[in-house]
Amino acid sequence: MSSAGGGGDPATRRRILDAAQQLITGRRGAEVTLAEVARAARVSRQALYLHFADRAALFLALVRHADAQRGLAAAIQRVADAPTGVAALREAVAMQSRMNPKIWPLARHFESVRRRDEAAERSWQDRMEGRLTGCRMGVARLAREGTLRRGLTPEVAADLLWTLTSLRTWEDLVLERGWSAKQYEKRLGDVLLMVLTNSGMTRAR
Amino acid sequence: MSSAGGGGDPATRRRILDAAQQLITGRRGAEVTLAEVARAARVSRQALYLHFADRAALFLALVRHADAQRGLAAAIQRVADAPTGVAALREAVAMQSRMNPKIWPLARHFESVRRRDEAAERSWQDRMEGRLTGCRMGVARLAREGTLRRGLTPEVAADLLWTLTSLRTWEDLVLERGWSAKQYEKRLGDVLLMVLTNSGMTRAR
DNA sequence: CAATCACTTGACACCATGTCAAGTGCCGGG
DNA sequence: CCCGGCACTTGACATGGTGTCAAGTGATTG
Repeated sequence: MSSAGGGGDPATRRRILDAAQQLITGRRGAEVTLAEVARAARVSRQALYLHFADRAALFLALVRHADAQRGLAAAIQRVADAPTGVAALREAVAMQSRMNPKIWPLARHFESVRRRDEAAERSWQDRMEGRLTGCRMGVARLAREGTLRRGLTPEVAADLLWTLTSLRTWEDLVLERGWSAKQYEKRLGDVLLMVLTNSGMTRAR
Repeated sequence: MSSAGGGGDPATRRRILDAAQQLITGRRGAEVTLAEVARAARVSRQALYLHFADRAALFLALVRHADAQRGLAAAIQRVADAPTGVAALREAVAMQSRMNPKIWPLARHFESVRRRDEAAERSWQDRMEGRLTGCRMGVARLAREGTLRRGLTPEVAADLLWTLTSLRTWEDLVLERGWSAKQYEKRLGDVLLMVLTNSGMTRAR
């Protein structure tokens, strides 16, 4: 029951999302209770339920909010606008490097929810499908330009690209292994070229 | 307070761990409550606290239990015994392919706990350090045998090997993208050779 | 002026974790 | 034989987070 989550003042809604984002970001993925979110947004705990059906819905909205705020669409456009497929690869890695630090805490939180919540799981799958589609387009472009490595089917190449540029890989290398953003961009870009293209290492940068 | 977790009959302890493992495995990483574990082990909920200090301690013991049961040490030995560094890479990938399906549900569960629990976090770091050490040894072997790719420092190579053979990468490719065990072994093995060694398989151009 | 909207206050039920106290049944040593 | 201790059970309870409900308040608007 209860309002599905449509009601409430949009400004308050944004205030809640901003507060939640800042709160979560400030804690590197640790737990955040709804009471804390409410307090941070200077709103009663019950007000959250005027805007979001439940906890999962709030964090779901949060991811979209962050995406929009960070200009995800524009960044993707920039990748698509790269002069060549190979340049697009480099640009895609750079995009991950820029966006992931902000998205990561939210995603972390999301992970713990998606097993319990149907809507969260679906939204997660959507996001994954979206990135995978982008990867397929990138691979198709390489194929069109004749730079896709021989013996690599587009489907496998897309899967590899998808995995190698995933948030998790970024997390492993940057957060766990301490690579700097620059190192991540350079080294992972090199790996991508080696794995996906037959041009090998074009002495870039 | 309370018993630190040493007390109780070892047989019962094993029964609890087995029940918990089966329960978790049967649900692809979804939630499991302690009451359910107790019921599955045909033991009172309170009995769990005779054997484990708390929830985190139980799941921690569970990972070790599964490792021992699956013969992790033996599998690692087999990798070390491979005739060449390149063969060791292939063997390591095969090991992941065999072990990960069993370990994954537990690891998944662990992930959700380690942010809240100091002991769990430490144990997790231990595990990671262990795997990283193994990767460093593998890379050192490649270097000794002169097959480590030129322009790749051992440290970076170890990080890449560590990430590419991680449970998460396996999860992405096998569970999410639907690669079969055979495909995972072949394709990821190929990628490893391409990225880490200069022998490469397809120097095609 | 009345109605409505957005939000607050202060309950409440539910459920999982973790604790406590008082048992029960069994087994070995005196 | 019986006593003490061990492993475990039963049933209660505190705590803390989520989600719900009902009765407000205060500002805006028709």
